[in-house]
Amino acid sequence: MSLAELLGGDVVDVAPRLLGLRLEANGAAGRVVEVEAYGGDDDPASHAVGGPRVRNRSMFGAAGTLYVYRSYGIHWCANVVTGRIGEGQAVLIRALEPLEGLERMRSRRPAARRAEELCDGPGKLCAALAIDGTADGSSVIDGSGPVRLLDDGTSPPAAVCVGRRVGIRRAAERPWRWAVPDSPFVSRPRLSGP
DNA sequence: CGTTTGATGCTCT
DNA sequence: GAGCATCAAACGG
Repeated sequence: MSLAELLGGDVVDVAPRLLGLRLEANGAAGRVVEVEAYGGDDDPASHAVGGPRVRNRSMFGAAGTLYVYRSYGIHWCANVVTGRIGEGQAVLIRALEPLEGLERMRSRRPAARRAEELCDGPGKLCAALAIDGTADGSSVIDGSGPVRLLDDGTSPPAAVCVGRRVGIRRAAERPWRWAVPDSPFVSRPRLSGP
């Protein structure tokens, strides 16, 4: 199954299957170890609530579109759109295991003291990979944009941890956060168990 | 270790 | 004017 086909599915099914994929941007790369689903099943926590607007319009684009938004006025967060055009679904990439361009990441993230801290959060990984609002709306699957999502042949994680999404108030009980078990590169609070 | 708090910009009320 | 899909520095134990 191609990546484009996979991303066309429902966000809650797709999100955990993005674990293990490779994300590249601006001379650095990492393995996806933590994700969250937004916009599935009338999700009240999603930015897609209320339909397309100026900020969230790329969330309603085709599967594989990148949705980048500013968080708390300071950070950037990156999502990969799933489902059908107009549905408003996306997977928030929350953490990466750094693979390449470690020195570049370190210079972009001076506060990180250890490799485990370079990409262990949605704002942190965007800083480490230099992903900002200029990448919003580009494709991560057709090679035309600065950010690329690839299956590099690494076998997917044998198991996956599930838990509640981070930092939201509405629909906080939905178990729509997934992570690679025991990965030291996952953000806090850590997930454990199935 | 843990918890708390200020920064900062944009959208919506 | 409130509320964020966050982060890091500044504390206290």
